[in-house]
Amino acid sequence: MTTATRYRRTDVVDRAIVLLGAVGLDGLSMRRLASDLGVQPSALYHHFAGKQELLGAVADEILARGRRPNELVSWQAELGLVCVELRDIMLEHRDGAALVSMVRALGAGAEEPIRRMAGALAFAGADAELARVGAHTLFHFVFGHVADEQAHRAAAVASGGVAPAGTDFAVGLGLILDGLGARLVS
Amino acid sequence: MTTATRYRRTDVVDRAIVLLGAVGLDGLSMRRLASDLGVQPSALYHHFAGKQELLGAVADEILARGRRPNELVSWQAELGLVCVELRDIMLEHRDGAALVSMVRALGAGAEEPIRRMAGALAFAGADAELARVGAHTLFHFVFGHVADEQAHRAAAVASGGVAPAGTDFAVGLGLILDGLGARLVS
DNA sequence: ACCTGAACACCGTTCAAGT
DNA sequence: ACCTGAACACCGTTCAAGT
Repeated sequence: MTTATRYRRTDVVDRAIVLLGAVGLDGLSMRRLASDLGVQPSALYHHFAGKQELLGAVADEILARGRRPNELVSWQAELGLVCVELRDIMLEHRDGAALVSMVRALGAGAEEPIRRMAGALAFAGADAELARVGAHTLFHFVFGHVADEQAHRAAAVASGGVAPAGTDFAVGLGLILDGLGARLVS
Repeated sequence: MTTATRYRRTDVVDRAIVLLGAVGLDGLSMRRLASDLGVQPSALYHHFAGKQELLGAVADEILARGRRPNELVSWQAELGLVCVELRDIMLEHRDGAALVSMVRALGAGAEEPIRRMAGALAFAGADAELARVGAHTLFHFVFGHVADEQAHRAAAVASGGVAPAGTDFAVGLGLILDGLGARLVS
């Protein structure tokens, strides 16, 4: 045929993120992405073993883009900052939280933000178990909450209503941080 | 053709739950379910507006089956019991937590267990906001945790390894209950 | 009320072959 | 290394029509 457009793995991931914003998680199919790139569907399988691996790479890239330099303050502020940052990244991407939740439910991905939170907890004096459990608990809270938020927002848009305010996030976050605090002083 | 097998909505949901156990969430398609029932795919659309509504009904039915009578004890024990009960139901159904998470991420369902937890918190003296936020926080923890657990279990089965123990669930649960406790005494 | 039959517009994935 | 072309085995959903 005409020109043989050639891509690398990261090009495909970048384009997938743009496409996600345009058509949502439902519309993000291998065939749609391929035709968006001007390429045959089978070409994608040179870069990824399957759709699951592609979605995992997209989720990890979205999460990595949100990295900000850490200020050295209290561990509560540090952890709170990481969680708020994660929430903000998800809210910036259509179906962002649903994507990450789906990828995790399928068995992989999103290890990096969990490691960051576990690291902050270990630095604050938590033992290995508390650091691990605390990081996972915070992660589940953040992504569960934001997935709900985005779903309700989408439903509100569809029905013409308004979405509730986001103060619940701060309250739930404080709840978990307090529980962690009670264990860190002992 | 031959006999005209006729079903009601609940028959279809029941059969879908059995099929879920046999083929997993990936394999649970409208066409597969229809052929399992000995019926044309289009017949399902008489009972449900679409696949999303069918999955929502399946999730709610699974959650409803786990109801147990409540003992009157402390609110910590009461809430802990509800959460452990929810975890047990999910672990009994293949891809149970992934199903509920997916249904919620798509915007509906699973309201009943959240109402139960909010009710227990209100009974313990929480105001409306704390009851709502606390119930959601517990819900996100339970389903996020169990979704991870089932995914890792499936991965371990596939690779021949062993899954880690389930003590993290109790630790994370205690964390959140402690955070709630700090707000209930004030 | 519940189902059939047939169609429409898609999917994910594989594989031999090309450059 | 990266892509084409063509195929296989499926999807969800709609709609007129039957009983």
